Amino acid sequence: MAEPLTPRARQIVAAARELLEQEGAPALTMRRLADRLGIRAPSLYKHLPDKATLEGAIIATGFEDVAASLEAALDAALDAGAEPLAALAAAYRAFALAHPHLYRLMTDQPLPRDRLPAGVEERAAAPLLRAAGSLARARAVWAFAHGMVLLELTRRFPPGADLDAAWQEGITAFQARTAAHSREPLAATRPR
Amino acid sequence: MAEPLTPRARQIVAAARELLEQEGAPALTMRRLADRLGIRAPSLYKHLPDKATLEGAIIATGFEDVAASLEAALDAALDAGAEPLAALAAAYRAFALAHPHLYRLMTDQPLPRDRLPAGVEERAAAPLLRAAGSLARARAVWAFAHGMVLLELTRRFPPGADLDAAWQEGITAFQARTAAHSREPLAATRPR
DNA sequence: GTCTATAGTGGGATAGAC
DNA sequence: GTCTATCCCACTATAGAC
Repeated sequence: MAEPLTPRARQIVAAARELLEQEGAPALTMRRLADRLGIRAPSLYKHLPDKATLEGAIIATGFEDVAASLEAALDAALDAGAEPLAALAAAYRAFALAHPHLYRLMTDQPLPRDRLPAGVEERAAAPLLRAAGSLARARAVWAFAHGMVLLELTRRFPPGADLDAAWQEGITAFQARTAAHSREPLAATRPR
Repeated sequence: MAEPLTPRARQIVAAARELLEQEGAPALTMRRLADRLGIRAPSLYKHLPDKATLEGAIIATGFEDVAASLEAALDAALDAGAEPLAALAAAYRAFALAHPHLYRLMTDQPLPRDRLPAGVEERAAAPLLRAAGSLARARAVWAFAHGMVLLELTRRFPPGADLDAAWQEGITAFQARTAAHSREPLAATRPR
């Protein structure tokens, strides 16, 4: 799954991600992408078989970025003795707000797992799984963060709503149940 | 906001919602809708000014339905002495799973508040606000439920993941913080 | 690796006759 | 209230020359 891309194809994917991030999903068309590269749309097909492959490649770069960001946040929290769950939530939120269109492309649809490099999904999930202490709790925390981020991105909360307070409320609720059994195991299993 | 619709327009909206629910958002085109009604697409414009109005009207019916469902769930839980938060979460999840395409239309975009009847948004939010006891907690619980539902609809959890366990985990986390001060006030302020 | 030309499909919406 | 005819737009993708 996910054949390696040629260098030229990687340039195209990078330009496509830029276009997506700057102008949103509807702007990500083969024509607009070609314009940005100074070529014609049909030329793209010499490098990428179709648009789905292009989107899959963009999503893959997004997963790599979010994984790196969450890993860094967890490591920093552990080093500083801070709350891991709060640190991960802050990093997750920051990523989504910094890359709203990318975040939505990554989450709006079933994951095209056959177009992603092996292991990226697991790597992105690993920090939260370690911090939450159980699979069910990690999934619940993820859902909370995903919901908060989407409601924020789609501006569903009333204007002026105190989103920080809502984040805090959720993090605290999950921390209360996580603290007891996660502190020691976390430090013990911390690989790097 | 939201001029009243003619009877014929309401029929069209009902057909549009059916089409959306059965075939998904991409199938909701003026042509497909006209087919379903046995007329030609241009005729629709005699009854509705544009597609955005149509979508707004569909969304409005969805809000009315979800509000009724949450109100019923809360009342039933209070009558039975059951956990209000768990009952609301179950009703919310059931609505989303029963109407996945409608749910996504209702939540994928900023709310077109100027196309909705006044008060529907507040009415849909009221049961959770009462059960959660505070604005911040209600928002956090809503985000959790929204995230769970979307992750479930987009099949983002690994196949075979125990979603009931994740729901339970989140509900329990929020209940622990809600129980203390919500029981009495809830019963006291219960209007009907 | 890029081009031109083009096929094929689909969309929202309007004008004006009946 | 419905129709036909039509506009104008946009998209993905292919064929084949250079």
